[in-house]
Amino acid sequence: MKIATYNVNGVNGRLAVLLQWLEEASPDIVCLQELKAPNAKFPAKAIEAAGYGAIWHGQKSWNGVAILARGNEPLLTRKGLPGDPDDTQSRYIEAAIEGMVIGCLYLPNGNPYPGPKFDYKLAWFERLAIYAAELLELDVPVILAGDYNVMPTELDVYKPERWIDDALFRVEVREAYKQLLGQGWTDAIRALHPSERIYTFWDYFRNAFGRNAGLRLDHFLLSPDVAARLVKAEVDKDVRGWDHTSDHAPTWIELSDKAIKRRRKNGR
DNA sequence: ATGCCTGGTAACACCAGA
Repeated sequence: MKIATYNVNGVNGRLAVLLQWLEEASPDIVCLQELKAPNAKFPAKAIEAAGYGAIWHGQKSWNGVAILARGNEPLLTRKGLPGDPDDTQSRYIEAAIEGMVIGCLYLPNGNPYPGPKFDYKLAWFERLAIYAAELLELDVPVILAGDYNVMPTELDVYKPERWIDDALFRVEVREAYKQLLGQGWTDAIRALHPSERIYTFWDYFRNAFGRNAGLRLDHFLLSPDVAARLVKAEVDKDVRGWDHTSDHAPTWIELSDKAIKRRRKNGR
């Protein structure tokens, strides 16, 4: 089973790119972020014609998340992250698919630092951590995939010293990510590529893609039983080089049907 | 220290992204 996350940066503006990639990569499940479209303008028919069932949580102009499933209808389990009823930004959607809980998230950017946007980012991260801990306690297979807007370590930034005071790399945000992992989640890309420089985003500015001046922002967090099934984790970097493409590249994992290795702790 | 580029919304420019 192949599961992908992709910040499309406008689902209608990039629809041709999205459909081309769906056809070539043929993922079973896709988490999309930055739809930049209200619910009524989600391109459900085109996505259905491509063979995917979908659920979405849109918003005018900004944000927006969706989950697609090939030949399947995602069963909606949640729209919006708990913990703040006044939060109107569409940044979280969740579905049950094939016995798994799939959480699709778009964590706030947080720039400029310092300021209210950075505070909102940290608060959102805290709400995510509280909810993620609840999901782990359910003891069902869970994947939290999406654009986390954080480079977890210096290995995830082309030039770390330039990003020290940026909201994507501030120590508070890296610490929040580290603490989240500490609950028992596995960062899929890093688990299979422990020392490789892997990026999922390249700025439109300054020929960033041509220079490979990238950032690793899109992550898969796997609950222990999903981590035991992880066989591959990659980035479709070539898609970033297409015309009218997103500034993020699709990132994906492949899971085996059954566990392929023991759990690190308390393995059965 | 800043803009670079891009889409969305609106409208002869701004915001937000990262």
